[in-house]
Amino acid sequence: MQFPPVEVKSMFSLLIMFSSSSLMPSSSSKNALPEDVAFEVDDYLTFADDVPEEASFLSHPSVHRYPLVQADDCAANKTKITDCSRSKDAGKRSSKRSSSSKVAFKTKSELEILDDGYKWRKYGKKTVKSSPNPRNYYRCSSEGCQVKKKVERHRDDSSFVITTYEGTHNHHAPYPAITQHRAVETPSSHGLSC
DNA sequence: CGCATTTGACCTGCGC
DNA sequence: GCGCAGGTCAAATGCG
Repeated sequence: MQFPPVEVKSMFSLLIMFSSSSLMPSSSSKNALPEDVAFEVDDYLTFADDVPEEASFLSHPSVHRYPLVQADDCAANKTKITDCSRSKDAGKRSSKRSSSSKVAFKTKSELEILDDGYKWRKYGKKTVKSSPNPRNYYRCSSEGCQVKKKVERHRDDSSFVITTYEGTHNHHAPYPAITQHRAVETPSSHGLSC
């Protein structure tokens, strides 16, 4: 499929690009994922809550979608069911404080921190049982913005970074992030008001 | 000096 | 009730 030459405004833009059902690649365009995308969306792409299930970007050979119930760590790390439930409960706790959507994906990158156009403040680091690599916790440093993200390296292949966004920005990205790449929609058009 | 990061302590919920 | 694990807090530290 042909991506219109629209600048990516933020990491969320790219996520939405992949998640938009209107952009679901046709069968004739399975290898059309642009090579100049700044990061590689690989076999880890999950959506939850308000993101429709059919929205996942499925067709590129390097993209594999996990079932929605297999959110973040559980799918990526093949943890036990009990760990999954614990994970979800942790999410519940979190959502009590701020009802939020979650978007998790895996990128291949040397850098843990991808420039998504927002300013993040690190507030925690934790070694988790499901992975030998520590998990880093970030919070959007914009005043009043409750968006959080978790970043950790993949258990089996540390060249991959697993990022989980939680929540919705209540402001625009302070600066453009991934430029020269292609997207068609901004998160705000999907209720992700960034 | 101000701000971001680090890191150990603490909190919360679940399973046993 | 206790221990475990994930998530968060906040004092200490580092850096520009």
